[in-house]
Amino acid sequence: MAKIQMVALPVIRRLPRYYRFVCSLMAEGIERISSKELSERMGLTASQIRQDLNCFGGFGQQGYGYNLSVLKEEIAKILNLDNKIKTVLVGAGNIGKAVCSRIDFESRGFELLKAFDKSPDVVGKVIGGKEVLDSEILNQFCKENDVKAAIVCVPDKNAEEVIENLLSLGIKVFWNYTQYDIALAHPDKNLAVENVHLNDSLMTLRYLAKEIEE
Amino acid sequence: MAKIQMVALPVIRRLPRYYRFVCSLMAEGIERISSKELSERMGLTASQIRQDLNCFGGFGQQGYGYNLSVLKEEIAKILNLDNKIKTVLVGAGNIGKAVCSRIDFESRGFELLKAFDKSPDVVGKVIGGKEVLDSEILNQFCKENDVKAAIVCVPDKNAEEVIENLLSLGIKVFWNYTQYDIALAHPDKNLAVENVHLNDSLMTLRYLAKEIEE
DNA sequence: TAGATTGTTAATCGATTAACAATC
DNA sequence: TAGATTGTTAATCGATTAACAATC
Repeated sequence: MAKIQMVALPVIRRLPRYYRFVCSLMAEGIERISSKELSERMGLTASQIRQDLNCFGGFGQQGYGYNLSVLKEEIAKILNLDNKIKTVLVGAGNIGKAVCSRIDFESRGFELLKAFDKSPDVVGKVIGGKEVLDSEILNQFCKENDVKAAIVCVPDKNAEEVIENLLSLGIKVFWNYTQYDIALAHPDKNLAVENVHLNDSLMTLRYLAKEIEE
Repeated sequence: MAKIQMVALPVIRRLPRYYRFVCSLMAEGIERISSKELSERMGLTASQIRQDLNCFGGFGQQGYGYNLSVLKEEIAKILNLDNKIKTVLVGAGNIGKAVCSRIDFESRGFELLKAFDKSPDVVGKVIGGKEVLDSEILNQFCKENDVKAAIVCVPDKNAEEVIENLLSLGIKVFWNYTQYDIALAHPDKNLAVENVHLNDSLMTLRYLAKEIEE
């Protein structure tokens, strides 16, 4: 499948935010918007909005602006939100539970099938509407159900082992809450990884807080 | 307090990762490292490492490299990790609980005092070693204890109200798990905000996953 | 048609990488 | 001293912003 042109990651990372604003404008009953007005509401430049959207084609109309329902549909198409990826969550501790119950996977293009944990304390329980199964049967489950993505919420000390096992099952899509650097460990493999580094975020905040102290 | 020179945010965001690698190398018993070797281990260029570190002064030594314990100390000093900010967590639902129990605030420059929630189901409980108090007494508590930072884990529908209240208490440092855009709502105020947009991260992953599908 | 606003190219700005003199 | 490696300047690369012709 030939890519016409690789779109830069900073552009991609802005798409979910565009999508959020578009949805909320539609909820307000607004039908169309100009890049200028959207830029003011979002706190960025009109030029950037037009550049970003034009990476994927011309969704707007000169003299009119952007139709919001077209825009919403187009962004959903770019992100592929309607095509659900079969997913498991590994590690049903505090973070795993929170992710399970708070995130609406369906509307983001993922189908969360089951959670897995090795602790007898949580196996058998239901978190966020998903059954927690024993890690013992994770491999079998993934093979039988053609699982394509994993959310990894295990403690850091188990991260490498768990992730390497998932890789051996052919899983290439990772929402990684651990500090194990999957892409760094496998530069050769073609993987899709999003790391959620909460600790790094908090440390960055500590720096920013220092800056506003007088 | 005159800033010699404003350091770019991308540099700051790399510091926690440097810190992590430095700590882990020290745990391996390594004492010094060259920018070249560190660059290979971290998957970036030696040039970038030297540039980044030199924003804050010369921690290295020609012909020798960087002493890891010096480096660790210097990064901790830059991030101000030893100076703990008094902090409250608001919203003791799933995410709040997970954050409370998983994050080591002390080692990241924060002192988490208490959690707050308005639901009688959780008020009085202890999460991650922190007592959950009734939101009714939040304002009083913040004033009495000179609270400087808040972790906001309330549902999106309550986000604006909760955050505006925290702002009115003089809180300027936010670790924000909601979708309310604090900086956008208060462009005039000098705030330190780190947003944790889990939904955006997941949608970005959906795009990246599309790219590796054949 | 005239006014508005996009799509797109060109200019600017900032961040990363390369190069090398300084120096341990 | 010679070798290694930093600190720092210059070159490159990429991302953002500005400008404007195209066009609805």
